[in-house]
Amino acid sequence: MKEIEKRLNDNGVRPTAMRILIYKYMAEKEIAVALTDIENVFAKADRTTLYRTLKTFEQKGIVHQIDDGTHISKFALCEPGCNCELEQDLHLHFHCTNCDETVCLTEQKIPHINLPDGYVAEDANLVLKGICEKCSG
Amino acid sequence: MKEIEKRLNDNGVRPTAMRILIYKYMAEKEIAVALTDIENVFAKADRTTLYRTLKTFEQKGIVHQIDDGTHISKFALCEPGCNCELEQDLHLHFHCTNCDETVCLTEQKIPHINLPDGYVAEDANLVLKGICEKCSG
DNA sequence: ATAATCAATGTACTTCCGTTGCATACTTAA
DNA sequence: TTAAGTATGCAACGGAAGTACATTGATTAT
Repeated sequence: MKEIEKRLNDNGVRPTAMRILIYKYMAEKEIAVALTDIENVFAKADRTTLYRTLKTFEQKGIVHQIDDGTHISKFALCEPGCNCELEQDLHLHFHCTNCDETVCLTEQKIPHINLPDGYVAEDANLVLKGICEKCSG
Repeated sequence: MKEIEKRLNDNGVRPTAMRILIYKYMAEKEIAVALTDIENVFAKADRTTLYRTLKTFEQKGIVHQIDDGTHISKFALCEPGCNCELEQDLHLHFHCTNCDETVCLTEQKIPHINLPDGYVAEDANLVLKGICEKCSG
């Protein structure tokens, strides 16, 4: 688990026990997680700590926030090397309306869009909804 | 204002005074509106009525709901002829991080995306964030 | 080693939005 | 005109995000 500590350190986050656990949990899970999910898993820890851990991770470019249309913020680990604090890694997200899970499709990039004059895009968020691989099988 | 009444009737919504007012308000405003916005404008009316009016409009294909990443649902009138109760009109939305307003860019359609095997998309939501026309001028 | 300093965690509370249940007014059809 | 259905109002609930303050824990300098 030294890798996790290194990853956190490299991103300027002190590797506390709690943070390592949360990182580990997110690494094992392949889907985006909500604060509530983490709360349920780490029931003994305080909500606020978990909340702030996610915020810190986000600020330091360890996770990115996903808005999948459920009005609940979800988070997923960034790919190693992704600089989404600086420039967005514009992959898309898929939200399954059957199992209610959201996954990163890191291979599928958001295509460039021509905007009308005067509009300057700095970030993009594309969520497809439908049936995921697991549920369609 | 007979046009509004007709529009509501055609979509199976009884054109009450309140509903006509709300429709009118949304038609005049060019940006997507949140429930809170409407609440502020029609302060004497009850929140629930306004809430349910939006829900009804949405069900009947008069407005569509927009999730611009602010965690607040916004609504905008559908284009006449858009059948988004049935199949999504896949235009994109632009959220200005300066003035915090969200607009429909009905001309800009969401491009088709090739998904990995097993994924079946039924809906798509693309929100670009940045500086809008008004704020960049 | 100890004090001083800064970061991380815990406790409690607040606010905002979405939503629902039930009562009342209004409108339409029998 | 009565009955049925629809729209509105009132009240309350629940979930999620966020904040203020106290406390613990870790790090640095003396």
